[in-house]
Amino acid sequence: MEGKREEGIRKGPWKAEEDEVLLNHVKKCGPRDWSSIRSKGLLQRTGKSCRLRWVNKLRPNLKNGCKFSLEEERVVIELQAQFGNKWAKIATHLPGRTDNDVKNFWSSRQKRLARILQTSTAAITPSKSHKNRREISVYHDEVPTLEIPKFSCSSEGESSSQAASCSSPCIGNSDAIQMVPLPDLLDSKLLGFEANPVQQELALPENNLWIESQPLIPFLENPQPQTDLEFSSDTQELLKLDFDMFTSLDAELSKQLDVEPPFLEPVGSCGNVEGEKIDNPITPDCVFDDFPADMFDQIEPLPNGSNPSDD
DNA sequence: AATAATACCAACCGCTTTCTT
DNA sequence: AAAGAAAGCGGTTGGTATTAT
Repeated sequence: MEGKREEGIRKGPWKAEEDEVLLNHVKKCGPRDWSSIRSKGLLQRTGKSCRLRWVNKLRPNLKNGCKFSLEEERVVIELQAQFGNKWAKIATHLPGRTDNDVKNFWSSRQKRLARILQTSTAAITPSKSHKNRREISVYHDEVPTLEIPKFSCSSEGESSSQAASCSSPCIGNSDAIQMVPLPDLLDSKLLGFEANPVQQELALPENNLWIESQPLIPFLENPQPQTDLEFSSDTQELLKLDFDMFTSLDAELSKQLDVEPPFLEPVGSCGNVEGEKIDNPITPDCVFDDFPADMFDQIEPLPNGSNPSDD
């Protein structure tokens, strides 16, 4: 399989001797001229590979083999919401962490959360009664594609990540409503899902009539089931972290945008039924209670040019 | 104890951006 | 200004370790 055209190029795990050579090179020349390492015959590695090795493993002051602290996790969540998947940028705020570290951390976290949601939603039998529902069985195979209304702020043409950080979904200001797939919102505010190709396809049908084409997640179709969801304490901890971030970001955005009610009431407002106060602390599943069941009745098609997934 | 599932990590690949000539 | 090289970045893959069944 190894192409012969790249003869002499070593790949795979680095040996200690190679590291030593690389370190010596950096001592002499500094962290640059990576290509010269090979051209001088010091190592049979590409400059690219050398640079990566240095950046990710050999650089001084790296926190190798050290798990992300809670504080680091918070920073990542916040900055990811702010910048999107700009791992290098995020990593600059985390001393001793590389973009690869952040990326890997985020990726595992996404998987973990996706699995949690998946198992949770899989346990829920979707109602067949919703008029807009399509028979698409993505629930059990993919991260659920939940939509919530997204209320854009004044600026247009933002990237998805920017839009996410900019949008404060304040119910009541309905003039700029557009739909955003669950992953988009969760990505920036709660869970960090990146819409995968399948979801993107589902989320952005050709005619942009989102609601006609998107599967609705069971939460919206069946108001009860979340009471059946059970999260382990670890999971609760994990989700609470996101949720705290969500609420604090929301508060901050409300402040910045000078809008009144936060999207998420802190406590006791999870139930949408009027007069029904649930005296529960915030739980991840109560997020979904905040989506009115009839919100889909107000959906408008997106204008053709606006693709929220655009970079 | 064996196996499967999951988490974590290191490295590669392809694309984009920046620098140099 | 243009072209090529180098560096940077994000996505993906594959291997190993750990945990659950």
